[in-house]
Amino acid sequence: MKNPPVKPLATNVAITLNAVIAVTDAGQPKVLCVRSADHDIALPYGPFDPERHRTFEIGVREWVERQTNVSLGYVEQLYTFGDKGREAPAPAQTSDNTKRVISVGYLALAPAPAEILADDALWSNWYGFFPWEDWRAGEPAMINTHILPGLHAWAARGHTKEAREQRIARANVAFGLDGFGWEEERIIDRYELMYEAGLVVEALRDRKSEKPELSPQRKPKDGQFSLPMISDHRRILATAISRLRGKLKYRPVIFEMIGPTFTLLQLQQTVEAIVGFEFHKQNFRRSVEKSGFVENTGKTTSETGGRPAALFRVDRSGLKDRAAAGLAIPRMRRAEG
Amino acid sequence: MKNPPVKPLATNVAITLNAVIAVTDAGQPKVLCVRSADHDIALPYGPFDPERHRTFEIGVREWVERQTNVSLGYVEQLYTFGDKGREAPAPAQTSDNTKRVISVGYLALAPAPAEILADDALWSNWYGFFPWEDWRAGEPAMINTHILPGLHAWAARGHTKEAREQRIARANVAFGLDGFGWEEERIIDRYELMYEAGLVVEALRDRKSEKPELSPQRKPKDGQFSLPMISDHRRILATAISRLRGKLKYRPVIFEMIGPTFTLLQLQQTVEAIVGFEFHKQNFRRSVEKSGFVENTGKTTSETGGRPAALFRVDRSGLKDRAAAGLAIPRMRRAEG
DNA sequence: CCATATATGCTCTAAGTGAGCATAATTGCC
DNA sequence: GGCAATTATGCTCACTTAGAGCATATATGG
Repeated sequence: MKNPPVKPLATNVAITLNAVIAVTDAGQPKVLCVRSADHDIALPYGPFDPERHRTFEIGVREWVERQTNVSLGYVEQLYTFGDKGREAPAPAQTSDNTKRVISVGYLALAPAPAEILADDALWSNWYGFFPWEDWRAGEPAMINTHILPGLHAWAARGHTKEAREQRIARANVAFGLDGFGWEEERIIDRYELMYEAGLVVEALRDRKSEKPELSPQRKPKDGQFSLPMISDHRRILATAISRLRGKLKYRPVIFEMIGPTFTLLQLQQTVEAIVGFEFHKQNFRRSVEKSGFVENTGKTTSETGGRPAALFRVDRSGLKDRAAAGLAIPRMRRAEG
Repeated sequence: MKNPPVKPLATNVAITLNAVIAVTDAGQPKVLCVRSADHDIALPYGPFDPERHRTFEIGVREWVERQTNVSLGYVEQLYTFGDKGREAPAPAQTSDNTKRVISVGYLALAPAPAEILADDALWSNWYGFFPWEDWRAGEPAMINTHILPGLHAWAARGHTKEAREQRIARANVAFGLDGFGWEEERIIDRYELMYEAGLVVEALRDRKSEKPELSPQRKPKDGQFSLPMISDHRRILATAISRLRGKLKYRPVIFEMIGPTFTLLQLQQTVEAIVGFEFHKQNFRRSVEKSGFVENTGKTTSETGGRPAALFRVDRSGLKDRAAAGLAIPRMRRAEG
């Protein structure tokens, strides 16, 4: 290998920063969204200005604070998206001189939805974009009525027997069927699978320019039951939720999303809102109290109805920067049947 | 928020792709390295050409295969690095017109070190760059002789009592002291901490242009015991190892790094090479056999010395795309004393 | 045949997890 | 005031996992 000097290749590239700003509010997980000119929904995004920002993270904080009045606490980089053909609603055969857009996604967490100044920004329940991900009230019906039939139809369209079996296997893993368990952080896999199978509108939109021969009856009707976003923003959101759901298990980031004092049920419901299913109350209490992350303030609140609940706060004594583990999140079990 | 159209900002940006190509060889973890013009060590890297490559991953595969003859199997994106001041050995006050370099890091895994065509590329044991990360033969002495004293000196230089305590706390978490356990995937935290504390030569190099007032006696002597890399490549490598060490726990990626058949001890030693410590043999066997990832071929090998060992292979039956979990990796326990 | 080395089987104990029963302390309503 | 409804909290039991170590098996090289 002739050591390749980084040739100052004439890069036709623009870097965009995308932020998924997540909070929980009244037991619902929400993300900050903005409306585009066409009233389509988008994640907040802005250009990265290499002249002004020493790091991406500084750039993200700067424009989010300037544009939305939301001050970011916890921030982490998610992923860098640069696939041609997925970045925009590209009108068919646009001039190829357009800049290639590379977007660096960031995840930010906050304890409560901040007051937003701008009038075209709003906090949206993220399950509006992924209704099949919320199992808190039981298995979402649409999985059996829409998604699985759609995936099976897609599998049947495979050209070889092997391809068809492979597709079925992927669906089983992603949706926790046939002996596999439902893994909440596979939300991105499920989304990508649905994209490939043409079950989300973005898929059709992105393909239009390339494969206009897609038959019309395959047109996904998911507008009926889930909200899309512009460009690849729903994909970025799925990546963010996936990361967050996974991270809860090994880092105590949940405390970035809850106020200074809370009851154990509030903490549990915050976690449940994120992971998308409910769990056994007493066992959750047991694991939280044992974890050492919280301490009882000695105060109680009756706001919850029923017997007053003890108020807890994050225990920053000694553990301070512990950051050593997350809360125990059980595996989801499907209801009997 | 006035929905910000992505203004085609005059981006002075070049995108570089970096690859950490990891294999295990004779019980040692190795990465593919190249030598720069100055004979410094670097990770393989190349420019991303937006005209030619639809995705980053395609770009990575393409130039790695072209330049090194190594064909990549498993590939995943790591992180995107864009901090000004860490990207290059920047001569003091270079003209600010230079392009900002953004590098997208990739991790690739292969089962064995491929024959390399280029003569300035080589497979290096990654612990040459991070000797404090290899505990297979016990705790590396340098931790107590060099690193901890250096971190404590750095902590003592904190300006406020709180800052000093915070630094101590960070060191304790990162290096598993004072009640915290050693967590192998914190390799990136340890490296970043050492960077901040000026214990790796890159730190000094990067600061030179900005803070030439750094007193000479603080100059890290780590050249004595660990190898640096150009630019921020050691940081990228640390990120890669961190990701890999963590990923082993929840995805069966280890089988990307081992041949078609293997004994259970070989499998164990492959894992140990990566995570950097040894574990209980019988328990490892038990968990692997129970995992369902492997099946006995019925054959044995005597190449291991002693009683012949059963040869196993990856079990792709049924589980096929399982990808559902990783191998059980125990926590490291420090020796008594 | 013995010493040595690796492979493999098995047991014991401690800790963790999933479920469910039982009791406690409020509020709202009669 | 007493009762029903509701949420909080304590505790037990069964079962699974994980950490350690003992014991036995099957090679190789004198």
